[in-house]
Amino acid sequence: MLESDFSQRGVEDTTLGRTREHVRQHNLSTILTTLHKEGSLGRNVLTQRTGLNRSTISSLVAELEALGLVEEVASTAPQGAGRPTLVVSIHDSVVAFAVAIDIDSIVVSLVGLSGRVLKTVRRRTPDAPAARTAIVMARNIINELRSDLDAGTRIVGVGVALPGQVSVSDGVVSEPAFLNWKQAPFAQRLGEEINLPVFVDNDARLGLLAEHDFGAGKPFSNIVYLVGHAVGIGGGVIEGGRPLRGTRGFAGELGHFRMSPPVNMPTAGFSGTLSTSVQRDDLLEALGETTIDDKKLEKALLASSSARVRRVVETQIDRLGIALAGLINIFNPEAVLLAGFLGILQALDPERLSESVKAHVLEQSWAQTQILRTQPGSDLLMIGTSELAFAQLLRDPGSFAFSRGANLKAVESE
Amino acid sequence: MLESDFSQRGVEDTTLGRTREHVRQHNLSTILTTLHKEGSLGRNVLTQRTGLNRSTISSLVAELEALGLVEEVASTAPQGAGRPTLVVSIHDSVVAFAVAIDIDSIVVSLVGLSGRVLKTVRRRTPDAPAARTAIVMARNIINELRSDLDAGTRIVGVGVALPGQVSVSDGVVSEPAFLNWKQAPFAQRLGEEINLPVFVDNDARLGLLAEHDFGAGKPFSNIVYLVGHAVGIGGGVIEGGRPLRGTRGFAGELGHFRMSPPVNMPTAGFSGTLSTSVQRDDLLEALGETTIDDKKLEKALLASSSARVRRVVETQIDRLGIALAGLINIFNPEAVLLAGFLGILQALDPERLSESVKAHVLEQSWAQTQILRTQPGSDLLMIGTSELAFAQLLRDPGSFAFSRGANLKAVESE
DNA sequence: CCTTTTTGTTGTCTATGACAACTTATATCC
DNA sequence: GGATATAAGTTGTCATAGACAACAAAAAGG
Repeated sequence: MLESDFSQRGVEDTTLGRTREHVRQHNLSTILTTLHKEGSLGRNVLTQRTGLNRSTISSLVAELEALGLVEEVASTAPQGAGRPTLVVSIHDSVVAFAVAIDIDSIVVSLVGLSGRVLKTVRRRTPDAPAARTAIVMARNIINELRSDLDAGTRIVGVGVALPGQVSVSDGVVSEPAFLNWKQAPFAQRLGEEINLPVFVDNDARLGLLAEHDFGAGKPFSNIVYLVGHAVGIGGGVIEGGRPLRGTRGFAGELGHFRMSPPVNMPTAGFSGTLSTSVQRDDLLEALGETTIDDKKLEKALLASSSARVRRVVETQIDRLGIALAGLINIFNPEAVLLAGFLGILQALDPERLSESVKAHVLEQSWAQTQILRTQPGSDLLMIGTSELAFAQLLRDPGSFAFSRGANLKAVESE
Repeated sequence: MLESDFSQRGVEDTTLGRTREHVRQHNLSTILTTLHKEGSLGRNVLTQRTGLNRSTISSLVAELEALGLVEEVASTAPQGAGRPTLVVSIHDSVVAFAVAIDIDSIVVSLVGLSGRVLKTVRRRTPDAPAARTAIVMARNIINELRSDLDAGTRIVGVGVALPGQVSVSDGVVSEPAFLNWKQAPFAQRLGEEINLPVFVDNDARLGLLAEHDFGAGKPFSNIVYLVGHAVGIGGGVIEGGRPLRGTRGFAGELGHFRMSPPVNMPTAGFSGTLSTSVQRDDLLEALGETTIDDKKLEKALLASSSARVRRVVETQIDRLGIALAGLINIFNPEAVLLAGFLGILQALDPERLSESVKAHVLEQSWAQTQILRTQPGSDLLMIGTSELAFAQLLRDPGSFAFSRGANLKAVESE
């Protein structure tokens, strides 16, 4: 099953006329989405938030309850005088699978509609997996998790986070940065294997999506996001509350942001793109390490007193600042979010990064921009990936067709 | 009168609940906007376009007619068998003023709700005008035009296009590229003078908006736009059908796009940006000219057989290509629109420009991108500017309060 | 235990788009 | 030129979703 209706949040065909049913759909969607993003809320909060009448909320919540999407429980914490409000919570009997494929591992999470990660399976791969290998491994893990599910559990689908360029319209992986796949119709193949709707997107965009909905980016609607991987740098942009996509979904690949002219122009210093100018491996090399994770890398950098390490760090911070300045000039964001080893760089010397940006940015564009680091080591990428699969349900809760949890066609046929 | 509710097309607070009246508002808005963008349409076309029932269209059109916004006329051209359809047209008794302030002139147009430019007054200024001068001149021209209006004419407001950074939230001009104004509260001042709502925005963004709605950009919803001025290069981006704005409205200033690494020497202005790398003056210099308009410049470039001119043109095309490649990597647009002298460069040698882009772009991002030139010498900037003032009316036709055409408070007090 | 306060429920009302039957107006065919 | 076919506008009825108001319920506080 390949789904072509991807998570185009906020993209509505405004030329269309709206009917009464659209109102209902919109309001159901609003309530479910609000609960999804903010957790359990009292009915009173929902009335305030939506501006709808109490009776309307009552009717809408009842409908969502009938759909088996939410449940109402008596509030535990007392809230002062008056009749206590009922708290509306999202059922985690509705789930999605999130698959993240990385250079050395495949991770599959089971994520509930509440946005909680219920289970995670990480399986290492000997090398960067070929497309076929990745599909088979993902299928196997999903089927294992699937067979453990309660009978009543309903699955909305599978979201997949891939590094590199992913064509969102047809789920074809065009140029995966680390995996060396070429035009792999990943979504379709995996969909056929597991008989579930599969949605594919760029991992950086999904990470950003999760940061925007649940993480450090929550307060902002204009964000520039950069994530430093073991190899390469991914990026994404939120503009006006919506992710930048471009025609085929290739927009916002900020790792390719050019920092020096490719040819024929006077270079002064370094050359290449952000990905080639700021590399995690250079930090490892300066430290004399080969392979360590971000947590250890940060510790090592903090502990090190080597002049060489300091020089490398400073160079990278300066370069990062120049790139950020260019991006801030273009996007005028409220916040810049740095993840992965770029977050470490920022944490090591926020002042220096700030100064480097300041030296190369348009004053006005920069005036209200904050540079923030994301919370390291969180589940947010998996949550963002599951959002891909939840999107349709959240957009139109009334008419969504689930896949059955127990019906393990793929397992049976193995 | 300063208006803080600017043209945030497509930005809806989706967390809000919708009621029945919103449906009506949406549908009225849809019909009026469709007519505004596409001109007179038959009622049958409206039904197809909106998907609404004939009877509903009837009711909606009747309401718009009662509001004095549209009129129905019998179709002139016969359309085959069957009862002829009534054509719905927009009244041009609803108007806006569009003001464009340039380095050597101030232009004010009277634009009808149909999107037609009804009158234009261009007044040269001895030098780049100071903010006060510009306000006084704009006020005077507006008042002249205003006193000529029919009694029944209703004015929605004034849109102003300014070069450089404009803070859309409060109408303060932060860093006007050519005018050397500093933090001028332009919108407020002009609003006080003429007692009309005033909306200010960056001229490049408004040019792009018009290209998107009425010009070469109509078929696309992801556009990168660059306009070459006499001095400097402006830019804008349409992403997912909406203009890029950023936090304060400074996003999309692509003229500052960096093409070579910043030298640590503090030069006056930025070195190595698109604006400084591709300059109209260099073309003039090579031609041995001093001041000519774009039309003559194009002729002269086409006629010239000088090797020096060719070299300059080729260099500029190559550099433009590099910049475009960088922007295409970031935005993955459907189309790149080039206006002003950049359009001339493209027309001179589309192949070369294409090759230059191709050499530096990510293959996948570029695969479906077209490079187009805008129609030179059109009224589109003024139309785009008027859109600023029309936006509110188009968004909620039912509850819009007009300013009276005849009530010339400002004129009387002179 | 009664009052106060807040919240949920129920029944009625209104507005809006859908639908279907009817009317109108033109083109075409004989 | 009149009958017929075709397309489009009009009108009245219907269904539905949210607003509103009155009422009931469930605590907290005296």
